[in-house]
Amino acid sequence: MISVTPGETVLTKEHAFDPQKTFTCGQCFRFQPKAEGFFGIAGGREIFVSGSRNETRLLCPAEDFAAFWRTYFDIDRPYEPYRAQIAGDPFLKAAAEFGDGIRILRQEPFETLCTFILSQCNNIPRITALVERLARHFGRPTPSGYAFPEPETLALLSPEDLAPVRAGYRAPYLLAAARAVAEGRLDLSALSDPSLPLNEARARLTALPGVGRKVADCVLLFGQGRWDAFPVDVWMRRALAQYYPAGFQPENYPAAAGLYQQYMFFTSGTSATPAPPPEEHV
DNA sequence: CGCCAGGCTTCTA
DNA sequence: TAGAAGCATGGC
Repeated sequence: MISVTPGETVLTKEHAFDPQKTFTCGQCFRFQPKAEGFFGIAGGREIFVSGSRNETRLLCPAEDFAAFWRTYFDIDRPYEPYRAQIAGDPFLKAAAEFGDGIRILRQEPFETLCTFILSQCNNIPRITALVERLARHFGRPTPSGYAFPEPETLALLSPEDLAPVRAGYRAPYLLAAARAVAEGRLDLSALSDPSLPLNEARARLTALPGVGRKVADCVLLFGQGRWDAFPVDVWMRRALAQYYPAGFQPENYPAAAGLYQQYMFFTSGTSATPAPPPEEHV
């Protein structure tokens, strides 16, 4: 059920939206814990999300919910059908149980591209700080913060302009991505078209400098709603090596591999399952 | 001080 | 086609 009043929208248990899990599972970087909930900015809009899996409270104008957040939180996609398919896989079943309440966000594609370019060889607190500085320096002000910058804004910057962000060697990658988007050489919105094969969507992203398979899959999953994308980072590689000695085939789950990835990643990152060995040599 | 963090590019065999 | 170094920055 969705009950909407002018300033607040309340979701109930069939939406399975756990703010804590959703905002801390590593898919996004602009929702900060604040007063028993999370404050976030996306699409130039502000929102405060609180409550729990079975009753999630969204503080925002009703028109913003209808026009933006409903899509951003992918509210109308039920998760049960995808969760019901994994009964035969013990690790996945446990991970899905533990990660119940995670919702895969549909973040803005350009912001997602930038944040995951910045994520490489980095850690979450520092990624968060980098993104925050980027917004503060180059984003449009909102009532109590800053929107993520537009590609057209970043495209005009020089590496020196970007110096205060302290993105290190990732700065030129960021500028190249902004220019590709601003100049129309890369149409991010086209990547969410389901008729575009996953490999083709990946190829368009990895054509950018500093964007490889992992970042591309993150952009497609967290920014395009492409659940066929399955990002594999160092943590996922360890978990997969430990629990799937014969290999895990995301292609077997073209409709939900990305959701399963988040369950696995969330689980491996929070030690709900035995800690993976330092590194596997396969 | 040295090592490493949610990768990627480049260079080497 | 696989493996290793180097990459800027900051935390430990």
